[in-house]
Amino acid sequence: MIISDVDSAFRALADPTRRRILQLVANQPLSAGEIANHFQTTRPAVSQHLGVLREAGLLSESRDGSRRLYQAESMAVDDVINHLQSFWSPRLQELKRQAERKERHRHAKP
Amino acid sequence: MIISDVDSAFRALADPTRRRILQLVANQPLSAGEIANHFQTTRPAVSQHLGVLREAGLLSESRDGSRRLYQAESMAVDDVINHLQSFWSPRLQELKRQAERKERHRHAKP
DNA sequence: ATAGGCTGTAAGCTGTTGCTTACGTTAGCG
DNA sequence: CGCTAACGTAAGCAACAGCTTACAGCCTAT
Repeated sequence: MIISDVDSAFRALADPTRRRILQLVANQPLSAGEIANHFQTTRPAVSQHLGVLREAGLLSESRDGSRRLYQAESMAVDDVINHLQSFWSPRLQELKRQAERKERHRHAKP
Repeated sequence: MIISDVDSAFRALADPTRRRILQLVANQPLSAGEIANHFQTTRPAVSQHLGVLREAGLLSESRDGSRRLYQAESMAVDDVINHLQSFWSPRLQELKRQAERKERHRHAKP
């Protein structure tokens, strides 16, 4: 588990702007200014979003001179997806068990 | 796509209490009071959480006399997981493409 | 009909979020 | 050394989220 805590990661992903940012820097690192150019809001607002994503462990930061490059922490996003799946999988296992039980009943008394 | 809109579903899942509620009613329907008994907060607070989950399409409501039974809308949760995966999969595809390109280069000039 | 559960809902409060404007800071360049 | 570009950060504000208390609406049983 890379992400610091699940709640902050979920909250970070709950914002559509932040999800778009994450998509932007999924394949290549981008500077804060380049990221901000993709949005209508001001640069400080984007910078704050970057802070939230970084705080949640979904983003890694590196420096290139006076610029700061951001890139998605892909394994962290995978962690969130995996957590959501394992959070939900007991429900599927239970469904499967119920189906099997019903199947056995059908065989027991036809 | 069952869920009304992705944003509301994400925001609904961002709250840990609501995720626990969703787990509680994943396998069997429960009344609002039974659900509230699992938490320290007051019953109205839980009722509001139920409203958020229902609004997001993650919960279905049925009536049993004076009680109201809630149950997770399993396909809606699956939708969210699938959306997250397809939202993130382009990144994986790109990684794969880069790996293949690198592989071809390795073959081209050894 | 009326009494009593079981519940949603309104009102009000507090903490948080997301935005903007203004300012501080660091790197690179003349 | 200044000067500029590229940033983060503080301050302030409107909107919202989540909680509690108080109240109103059903349904059932008597």
